[in-house]
Amino acid sequence: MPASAAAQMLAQSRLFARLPHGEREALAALAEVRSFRAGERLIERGRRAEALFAVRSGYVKVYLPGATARDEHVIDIHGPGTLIGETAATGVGDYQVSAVALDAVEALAIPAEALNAALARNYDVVLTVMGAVTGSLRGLLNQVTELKMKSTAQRLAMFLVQLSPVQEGPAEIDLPYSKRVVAEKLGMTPETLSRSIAKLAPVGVTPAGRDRLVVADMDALAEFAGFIPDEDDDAEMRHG
Amino acid sequence: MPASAAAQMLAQSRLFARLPHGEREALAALAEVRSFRAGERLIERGRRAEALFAVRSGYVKVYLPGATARDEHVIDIHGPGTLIGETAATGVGDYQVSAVALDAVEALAIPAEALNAALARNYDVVLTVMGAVTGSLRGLLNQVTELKMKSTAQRLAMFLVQLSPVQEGPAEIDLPYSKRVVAEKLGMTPETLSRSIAKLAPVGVTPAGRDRLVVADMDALAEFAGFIPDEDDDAEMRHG
DNA sequence: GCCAATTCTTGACCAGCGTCAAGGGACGCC
DNA sequence: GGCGTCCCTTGACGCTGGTCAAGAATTGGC
Repeated sequence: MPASAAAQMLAQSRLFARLPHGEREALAALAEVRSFRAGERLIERGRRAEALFAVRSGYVKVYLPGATARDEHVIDIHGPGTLIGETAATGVGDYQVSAVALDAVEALAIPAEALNAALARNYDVVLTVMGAVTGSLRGLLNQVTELKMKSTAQRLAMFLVQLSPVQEGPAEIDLPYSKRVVAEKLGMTPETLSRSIAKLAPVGVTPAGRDRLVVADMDALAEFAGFIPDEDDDAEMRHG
Repeated sequence: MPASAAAQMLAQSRLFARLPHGEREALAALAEVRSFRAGERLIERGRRAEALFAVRSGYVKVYLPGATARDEHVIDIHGPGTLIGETAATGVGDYQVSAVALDAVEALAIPAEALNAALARNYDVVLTVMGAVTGSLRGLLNQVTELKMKSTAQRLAMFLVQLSPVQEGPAEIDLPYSKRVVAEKLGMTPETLSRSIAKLAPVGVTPAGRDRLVVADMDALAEFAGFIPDEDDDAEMRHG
């Protein structure tokens, strides 16, 4: 029965877990589990927001479409446990972005009316949704600054640091999706991603198979990611 | 008396104007009018959010500080009628950004506790604040894509279009602040801004005095701003 | 097991923008 | 009114990353 599956999803969601039981059940009763195949669109920029999606499995590309495929800009790749369309689904609004499934995706669709009713009824829901919204705002903030202030290799390094299961010492990192998609997420071309990986070799990053990277020392990688190359450290070279 | 001044400010604010009288009065009673001189900081990234600011007069630079002045990134320049610190002041939170007055600034400070109490009490306040938050989210979204997808000249053109009092035909546009600040807002250096202005000459933009630009045809400018130079129009040159 | 299609890599080239440096023009102070 | 300071402009140059193109490696179909 779909209702209980929805309730289970909501309970497992990091965001909705805090909600009181009754409110979660009420939302779950109106929510619907939906499946998408690779290439199917979940939401489309400019259309009236009908639902908020909570990704359960698979990956979803969130992007701003352009006139041509080349002009589109990828905002983020959303994996399990994330929300899509949260800003539009609160209040009256149109979707600000488009989203397409990269592989088989299962998501919980919470109708906008149900969400808005819950918002008006229960302040906990307000806090929950506002948390989600400010979270994505923070993500965008990071993206803006990273685009301006970091090199491609540094953005890749930061991506790996966030992805790694361990934060110090050696690590093996599996890319969650193809390199082409990684490149899109990081706002660069596949060619540049290849070269960026090569640039990380001096920091101790070596490819190991198609979608796995071995990092000798996560601390070194993290330092590289945050380090802005003012290159006064090159002083070593001058007196070397 | 400060309370009535605050109430007046709130009533004139585009965002708070919709609130019922009682709620506005309640907020105004707890709010405070504050003045800042050029260079004074309104909020500082990482510090606990104490208040939401509504800018009344003057301009405020909102930015992410870096290790050095060079590393800082300007998010936006806020003028009268805009909010600052809205995301942090809702719920528990630290300021995500810093903000500094560019000239003499007068702003209304609404304490975080007062705001949160109002949020919990009145759903209209929720809608109001959420509207502000999604608004800044939309702005960031635009910024991300413009950084990636548009040239410096196009970003300048878009800025001028937004600034212009008229949207078609000829127009005279006064820059609201110095070119150095304009360059910061547009995410480029002053040198590049100079060159970008020169690049707009073919579209009919000519400087007229230190901080004024004359545009021959706003439609042409707007088209230039949105147009992605795939340059298939250069075909003219080939068969010319 | 072989071939086609896709993904990834590598190289050569080029455009855009930041940087450094120098010069011109406007405003304010005395 | 003269002069210093700051803002803006202009030029030369280099680095980063996108583009085009070709080749290597991996996958999937039959």
